[in-house]
Formats: sequence, C-alpha cells, structure tokens
Amino acid sequence: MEIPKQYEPKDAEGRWYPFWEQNNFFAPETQTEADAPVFTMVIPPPNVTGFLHMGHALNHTLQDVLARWRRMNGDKVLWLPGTDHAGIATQMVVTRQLAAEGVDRRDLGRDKFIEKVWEWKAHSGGTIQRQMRILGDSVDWSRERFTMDEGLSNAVQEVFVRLYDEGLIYRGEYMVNWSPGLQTAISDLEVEMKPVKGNIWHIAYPIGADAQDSTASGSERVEGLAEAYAALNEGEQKSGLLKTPQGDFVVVATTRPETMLGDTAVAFNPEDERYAELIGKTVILPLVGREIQFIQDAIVEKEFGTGLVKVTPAHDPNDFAMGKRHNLEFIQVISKEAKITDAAPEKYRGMDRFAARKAVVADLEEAGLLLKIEDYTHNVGHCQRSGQVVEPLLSTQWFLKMKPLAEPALQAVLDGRTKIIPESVSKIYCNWLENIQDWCVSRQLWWGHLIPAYYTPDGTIIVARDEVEARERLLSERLDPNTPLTPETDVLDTWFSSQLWPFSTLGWPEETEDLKKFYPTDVLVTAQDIIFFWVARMMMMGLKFMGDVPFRTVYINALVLDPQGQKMSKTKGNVIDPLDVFDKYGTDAARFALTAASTTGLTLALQESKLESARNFANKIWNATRFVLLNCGDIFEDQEPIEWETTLSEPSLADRWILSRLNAATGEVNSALQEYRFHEAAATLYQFFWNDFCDWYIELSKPFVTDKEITDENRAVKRRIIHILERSLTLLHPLMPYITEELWQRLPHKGETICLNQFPTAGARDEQAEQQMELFTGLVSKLRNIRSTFNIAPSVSINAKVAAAEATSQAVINAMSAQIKRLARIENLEVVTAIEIQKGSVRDVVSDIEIAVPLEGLIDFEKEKARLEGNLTKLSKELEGLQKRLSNADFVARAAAEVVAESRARAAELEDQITKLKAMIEAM
RNA sequence: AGAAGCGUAGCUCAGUGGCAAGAGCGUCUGCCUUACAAGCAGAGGGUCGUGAGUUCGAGCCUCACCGCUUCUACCA
Repeated sequence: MEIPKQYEPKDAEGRWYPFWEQNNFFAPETQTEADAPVFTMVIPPPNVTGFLHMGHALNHTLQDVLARWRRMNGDKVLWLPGTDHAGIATQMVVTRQLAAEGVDRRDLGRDKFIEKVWEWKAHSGGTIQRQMRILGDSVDWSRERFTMDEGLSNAVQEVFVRLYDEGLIYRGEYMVNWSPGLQTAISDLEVEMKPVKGNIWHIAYPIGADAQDSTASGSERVEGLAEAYAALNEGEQKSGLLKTPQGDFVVVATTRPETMLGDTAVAFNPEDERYAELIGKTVILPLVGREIQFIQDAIVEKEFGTGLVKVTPAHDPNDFAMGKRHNLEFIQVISKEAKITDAAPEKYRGMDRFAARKAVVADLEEAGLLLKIEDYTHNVGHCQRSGQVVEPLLSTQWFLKMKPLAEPALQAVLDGRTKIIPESVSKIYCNWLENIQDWCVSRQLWWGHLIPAYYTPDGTIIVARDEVEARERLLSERLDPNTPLTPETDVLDTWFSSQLWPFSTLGWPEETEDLKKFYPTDVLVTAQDIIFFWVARMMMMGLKFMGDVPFRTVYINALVLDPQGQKMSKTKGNVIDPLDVFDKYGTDAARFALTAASTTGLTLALQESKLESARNFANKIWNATRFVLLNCGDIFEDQEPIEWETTLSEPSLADRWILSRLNAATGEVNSALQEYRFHEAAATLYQFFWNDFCDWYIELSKPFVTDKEITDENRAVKRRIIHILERSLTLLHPLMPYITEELWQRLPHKGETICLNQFPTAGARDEQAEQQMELFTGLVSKLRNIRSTFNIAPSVSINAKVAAAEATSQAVINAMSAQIKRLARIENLEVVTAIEIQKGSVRDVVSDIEIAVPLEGLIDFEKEKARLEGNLTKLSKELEGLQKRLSNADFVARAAAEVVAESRARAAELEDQITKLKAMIEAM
C-alpha cells in the first residue's frame, strides 16, 4: 500500500466537501429518528460583497465544531447559512464598478441601478459561499437565505407596519448623524469617534445694546481686544465681560467657528455669576449681523473655556436640545453636501465646511475679534463606512423607539433565558440596553428594503404593506381612497432586516414547519463588535414577534489579532487573509489552531508557531494512521468496524491503560464542548493522541504488530490499536473534518461518512492501570534520563538493576520488563529485592523503586554527587514545607480530611526517597 | 470622564483556595531507533505586575497602587 510520508492536505480537502454536500449529510432531515433533539444555529450573515476575514474563519470554525459534534451525537442539526445585503457597502461596490465603466449611478436611475446590483450579486456574489466550502462549514445549503429575498423582505415589511401601528416607529425632524460622503443619515452606532488635532478659537461677540453698527458689520477693525482678554484672564474673574472704548464684548470658545453663521443664542450656566448681568441683553453676531439672545442652561459648564457657549441649534446635538428647551430659531447653514447654505451671508455660500472654517477665522482675525487660538485634540465623529467627518444635521427621518423593546431583552439576559458567554460581555450588553437611544432606521440609499409608507399630497403618512392596503387605510381614516399616493423612497438600515434573521430565515411571518421546529435557536456564535448592532436587536425582535428569545446561548468568539497582538486593519496593512493561511497550513491545521487558541480571553493573537504545530499534529495523525495501515491492514477481514477486543487475549496493562485514557479524553472533550471551552477540547485531543497514543501505546504495540506471525495475542493488539485509532479520528472529526474523513474511510468502518459516525461517549476509567502505567513510564523516563546525563549513545547497551519496595511495583516491572528494556535500551534488567552498595554505579530513585546502572569509568563522581544532592535538596525542601504544614494544628483541624491525608502520604513517600538518596550519596 | 478586562517561562497563553505552577513554540544536548526530522529522547528556564489584607493555606478572594488593552459617553 502506497501512503506518502507527509500529509498533503490539498488532496483530501478537494475531495470530501462535494461528497458531503451531494449526499445531503448536513440537512437536518438526515437525522431520521423522530425524537432526536434539535440543534439550531443561524450563521451571522456575512456581507454579500465581502470576503471572509480571519474573524469569520474563527467564527465559522467554532460553529462547525459545534454543528459536527452535535450531529455526530445524533441531534437533528440545522446550521443555516446566508448573506446580508449590506446596503451601504454593496451600493458602494456597485457604484464604484459602474464608475469604472464610466457610468454615473444617478444617470442610470434607481430601478436600473438596482437591477445592476442584482446582476452583480449573481455574478460576483458567490465568493463567501465558495470560501465557506473551503472552510468545511457543514451548513444546510438548501436553506440558504439572503436578506433581500422575497420572504425576508415580507418579514421586514410586516415588522415595520406592526411597529408603526403600535406607535413604536415615528417620523420626524431631529438631529441625525449625516454622512456627506454617502448622502444618507446613519445611526449612532455607525459613527466612530476618533481623536482629531484641532483648535479652540476664542471669539469676541459684541454686546448688542452697546454694539456699534461698524463692529456688527465687521468693516472696521476693533483694536486692543486681545490684550484686554489676556488681562481679563490674569485677574480674578468677577465679570466675564470685556470692556473697551468700542463697547462691551463677551468671548465664546468653539472648535467649529464656521457654525457661528447659524448661531441663534449664546448660553451660560445659571449659576455663573460672571455673566448674570447679561440676562436680557443681546449680542450682535459678527460676520452675520444678527442680533441674538443670551440664554441660561445648566448643560453649560462654568469651568470649560470661557463659560460661554455659542448655540447653533441646527448643527450640534447639544445645541439642538437647548434650542428645543429655549424655543430658539433653527437656522441651517450647512447643507447635506456639507456646503454653506443661502441662510448664511453671501460671501460664504457654497463653500465647503472646512473652507468656510478658514474663511470665517480669517474674517474674524481681520475684524480683530479672534482673541486666542488654542491647540486642542478632541473626538470627532466619523462615518464608519466612508471615513468622512459626520455632520450633525437637522433632518426628517424614521425612528424606532427602543426603550419599550429593550426592557424585555434586558430582562431575558438578567434572568438567564439567554446566557451570554463570556459572562463579562453580558454586562456590556445590559449596560447598553439600559441607556439605549432611539434608532434612526431610514437611509437615503437605493439598495435596501423600501420603507412601506406613502404620502398624500398634504403630507399625511400612510404606512401599509402595499398600495392596496394603503388605500384601505385611507378609507378607514375617512380619507378619499383615490387620493394620489407617493411612495416613500428611503430604505431601511440594513440591520433592520438582520435583526429578524433568526425567524425570518425560517419563514416568518408564515407559520412554517421550520419555524415551529427550529425556533428558538440554540446557540449564536458571533463577534463582540456586533453585540449592539445585531445581537441586542435580535433579542428585542425575537421577544417582540416570536414571544421567545432567539437563542438560548450567545457565545462571543475572540477578536483575532495579528502575531504582534495588534488589531488587524487595512490601514495598518497587517490583515491576514484566512484563505492564505488555510492554503499554506491546510484547512484542518488552521481550524485546529484556531480552536486551540480559543481560550477564555476576548482576543486571540494568531501566531505562526501555533499554525505550524497544528500542521505537525495533522501530520502526526496521518503518520500514526499510516503505521496502523502498514502494520495492521492484514487483519482487515471485512469492512465491519473493529470493536475493543476482549476475547482473543487478556488485555495487557498498556491496553487497559490506553482504553482508560481514551475514556478520559472522551469525557473531557464532551464536557469541554458542552461548556464552550474549545481550547480544552483541542488540548485534550492533542495530548491524548500524541503523548498517550503515539508516544506510548503505539511504541508498546510494536513488538506485537511488526511480528510476522499472527498469533491470537498479536491479532488482539492489532484490533485494539485499530479501535483506538478509529475512536480517536471520530473524536477529532469536529475539529479536523478533512483528514479524519480521509483516514477513517481507509479503516474498517460502518456508514458512509465519519460526519454521521456516532460520537464516542466516555466509558469507565481504570485507575489501577493508569497508576501502574505511570510507574512504568516514570521508570523508563528515569533510565533514559540517566543515559542522556552520561552521554550514552543510543547504540550502546547498558545494564540496570531495579528494586521495588512495593509488591505491585514489582509486579509491574516484571510484567513490563521486556518493554522497559526495549524503550530504555537496557541489555540486562535485573530485578532484585535490594540493591547492595556498589561502586561505579549511577544510583537514583523513582517512586518506591531504586535504580542502579553500572557505568564503570563513565562517572564523574563530583558531578554525580552534585546531581544527587540537588535532587535531595529539592525533595527535602518539599518535605520541609509539608512538615511545617502538618505540624500546624490549625491545618490538621480545619483543612479537608483528604487534603491532610494526601499531605501525610506525600510526606511519607518523600521521607522514604530521601532516606534512599542519602544512603546513595553516602555510599559514593 | 465612566465601565470592564488583562499583567504567570524568551514569545503566545492555560491554570476548580490545597499534589512538586503547566502547554505549544523558541533555546540547549544527543539521535536519519523501519509511522512521522512537520520526527524521537533528554535538559534548562518562573520573587505568578507591586504592596497590604482575609484564610490553617492565595497565581486564584478583598483593597490600594503601577502598567497595558478594550468598550461606552462625549464639554463648546
């Protein structure tokens, strides 16, 4: 049989996915047992425009581990795939593509553009799906969904209408985050605050009553204000006014001087005595000439800047609130294009906001009103998608009231109906819900779900599923059903449809079989950056429309960092493409590395070394199987799976031990996955397979397995090794699907695929066998250690004497003596009752066993003495600690009885070893 | 500004109040021992951030401090 010495992942990875998919192994219908438990997950839908990034690779791997594990446990598993229409991102991609062809989106028109998007999706939209197949995602492709599908669009419409009818959706003119780059409103969550180096400009506003026409128009320069301001700041501030021969001035400080064109008040704190005298007075707004009032508002902090704030109600959220409170005028001086409007003086009209800032500053300087410029770094909102500075703008938009929806979603997590892992994330979740703000859901885009609303010529809003229903609603509101209706052109925020994902994908609002069977889902595996965007909103919608939480458990997977522990970002240029990684190391290795790195933390630094060791592990699995196939293939009589052999020969110590270790590993893997401790499952499998199975069991099997004769005993060992290997591959399959399928298919097996092979359940441990094996491995290791310490070449044989105090130890040594000799390369192993003092021997002790290795002439006595004394010191120190503890009456009285007993036993063992070591040193 | 999390071997991280604090990688030594050099065998490496407290007993619990990270809110 030809089997390469190195595992070549490409081969197996290309072959098995089509086989799995064509045979429908991943459809829940594959599980035909009627009362099988149902296990459901919906995939966090990636953007249809996107490519999978490292975060997806991790996210999908963990979901696939769960799905495959549960499926092998006999559950009816549905892992539902799909993609998100990603309004902004997709519109940008297609717009850019059209632009490259020389076509302007606006010339094309809305309907044609949307056609183009669908065309684009048909041709280029399959990337995600192809990549998911490479990852090995065991999703049910027959149930794949897209957020713009007809069914999901119906769900969106239905939800919108119902929420509107309940008064939870409203339309109105409010301050929103406007993205001038995208020409749409965006939600608070889509605004990213970034520190920007800027300035605070201190500007003098002349007091109205005293103001001369000249200063108001700015045609004549005011002299000496800056000096007066400096003087004012020197002394005690009784009054905040600047008194000059040309009249009194107040000073405001601002980071956005261009917005002064829209100022309609100047505000100060009611408790600020410096400005109390200003009540009832007005200022003349420089450059504009508008007379505006003073207001008092507690939001203004006395200590910040000058304690006076210019108020621009149409261009700042706080000022907007003040404007509402004090009934101020709202003057929009910045347009949706971020240009100065006609509401501003002619000179500035049409200027870009940043150009206008420069012009305003220059003109104030000219007029002598600019008193101070401070450097200042402050947080400025940027549009997450376009990167442009967000403009707070007064705009008519649709909003969703969140408080009434948030309350049940909060409660569901507090009372544990949905469990968030890790626990710390649920605090973040709760905190956000407790302070939730209304959500601006309308977007001025073309690609997305149209808001189901109509307007009559007089501006009455009719929300309805379609025009027919709209006319019915007109009638029911006693309006003319033939009134001309203009449909709304705004679309909904993409997250408005994503929040319905756990039930819209199952057919809602229809009462489908799937919906009944699969809702609520069991687990949502997702990333922490979409807890607010997505998880919290799904919770709200699930509770609202399904009356139950959308998922029992939310598992937050780690954020994948680069090898230096830095967040990956395009600007830093440290983004790692998962497909490159999967290509280089193999899918199974990459999956294993990601699973093994999924520890309790919220981040995960992806190191090459982890991928390498995972690749080496895959190779180890390959070669262990290669060994079995080459040496045990001769007993494959038929394809019947090989069970644990008990009849041909009595199981040896090694046999009992490996079965016990397998049971231990099986139990640990099952409980680790049950509790989402992915790294523990991976570590357990790695250690069991490599350290127990390969390092010891396969090694111990060699004399039997490579024997040309097939005795009953040899046959039994072969059958046992095949059994353990088959069980190991099955345990490994959820983490490493391709290599395990590839190898399992070559072993005697039942069933078409390892994907549906029964996952092992843990049998009983054999404590005695484990203890005895520990004695054996300890002895072999000690002998190897002696060889290594004295530089005995592997080719050189040595002799050894051993004497065990306990009868059980003696029995183990006798039973395993051939193996001890083979593994430690001992020519003659003498088992004696006591070792007499003998010069020229290396002495040591392991557990209750004394060892002597005659190495006449090879021993440096000084060094050897130092070595033994080193051991002695170490043991004595430990014993000292134990004795101190045991002599403490409080410890003996209060500590658990087992702990005390253990300490005593350990102390006794140490005393024994110390005595032996002392004798050995003495004898030298 | 608030909130949360993290500081354990050279690196990345595990670690239920109680065995002698672990793993992978890296380092050092010796091996092409018939499954695997992507391997085998052996070794070295730790005042568990600092300081106090609780406890018979603390890497783990409490408090303070230092350092790093993230999230939320945003004051002109």
